[in-house]
Amino acid sequence: MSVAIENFVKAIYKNGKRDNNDTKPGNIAKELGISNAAATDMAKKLATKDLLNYKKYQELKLTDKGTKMALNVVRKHRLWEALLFKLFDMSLHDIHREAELLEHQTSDLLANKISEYLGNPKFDPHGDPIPNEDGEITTTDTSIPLSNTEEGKTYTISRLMSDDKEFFDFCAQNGLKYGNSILISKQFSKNKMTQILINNNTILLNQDFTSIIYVNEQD
Amino acid sequence: MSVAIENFVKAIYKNGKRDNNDTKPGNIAKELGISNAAATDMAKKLATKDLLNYKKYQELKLTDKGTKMALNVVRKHRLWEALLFKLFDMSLHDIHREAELLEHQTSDLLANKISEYLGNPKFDPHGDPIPNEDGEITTTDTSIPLSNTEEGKTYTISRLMSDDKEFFDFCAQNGLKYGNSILISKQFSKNKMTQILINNNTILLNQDFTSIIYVNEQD
DNA sequence: AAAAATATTTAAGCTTACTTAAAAATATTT
DNA sequence: AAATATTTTTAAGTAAGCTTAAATATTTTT
Repeated sequence: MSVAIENFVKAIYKNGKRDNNDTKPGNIAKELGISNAAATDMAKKLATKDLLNYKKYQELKLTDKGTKMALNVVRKHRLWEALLFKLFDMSLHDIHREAELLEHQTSDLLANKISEYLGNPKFDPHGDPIPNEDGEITTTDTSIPLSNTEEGKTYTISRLMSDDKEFFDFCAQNGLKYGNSILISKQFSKNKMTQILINNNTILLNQDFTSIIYVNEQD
Repeated sequence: MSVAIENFVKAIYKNGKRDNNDTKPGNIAKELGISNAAATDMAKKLATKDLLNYKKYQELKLTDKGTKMALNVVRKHRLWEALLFKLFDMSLHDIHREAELLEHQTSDLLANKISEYLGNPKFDPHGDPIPNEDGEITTTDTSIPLSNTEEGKTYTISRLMSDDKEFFDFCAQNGLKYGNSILISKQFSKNKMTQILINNNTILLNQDFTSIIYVNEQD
């Protein structure tokens, strides 16, 4: 299956989630930056491949096969994002752009290797869920914001729920990275600040940050 | 520039090195698995883009621009091989296959990040040189085979010059990986065996192996 | 509910990267 | 050096994935 097809089913999947199912050709076309005519053509073609159900003037609906393909691409995208984020100092924006291309050139084998290397994470650095090999998504998230942690305990960073460049610059400077360990040295209940120890550095964070940094308790 | 074009200049570059410059369309076509006619067509087209010089019935000769493009693709291929080999337990054969696709979907920025992460290696796990950002290749290799090392010194593995699956299985089992440290515990001059310490394991290697495992002295 | 605006579909056409078949040139064998 | 074999080139054609323009259907506004 081609890159164009993978992107098409992915766009339907994402648009379906976001815009309460407005998956008519025009919407998909806008998402992909192609003409409406091209989207209609592609929709017809994919219907013959049993990837979606197509009825004139109606919303495009992915079949089980189509959904599975979309989830497979999403899985690879998010695994790449998680890996690049862990290994390299790159902005999430740049990482996203690379993942957008790499996702289509990744065997299932390699995807599994990346997943395994990362400890089979259920969420990517944005906090978006990573589908597993069978396309299953974990919706229940056991991680909690830093603001809800307990003094003296050690946690692992699981999500950095932001798209803000400044926030990520701050994270990069202070070792706040997906997977890294944090010891909560003090919770100031009065002003809602949190003092943490990371990489042998003590940092004080305010609630703007502790509410978007998610962690899991270490066992 | 498209994947087809990148593969075409890469094929000319590689064929030029290997078969003392037999870079006529038929040879390139065979390398790429396309028809001779397609190769001729592409050659004409790339000549208009100043990537190669084309004269009827003659060898295809890359221009500086074409050579640079080929080296850029080769660089990305070998960086991917080096990275995947370092991170994952995968056969070199599988790794090669992945790299063959990833090489075309990798920005210069990402390539540089991979290179930096690996310590800007000059050779990939096969022992093939990795061109730098400017397309320069290191031909002088400072690494030496394990058979030439000195007792008591510590080295870093720099090349595993083989395509043999069994050899790589052995390497995987014993932590013999690109970048890993080896302490030479004993050199047996009589039977040309070498005893090494790696990952707290002592292994005895015969000359079949010590002549294809290359290392650099650690400073 | 009719008119206007918007979206979808159809139709025709383009580019890229191939293919096969036949013609022309080059290489090899005898 | 002639005959044969191989390669290269040309020519014509195909599939994928687009485009624009016009026709048709649906939605929204009045």
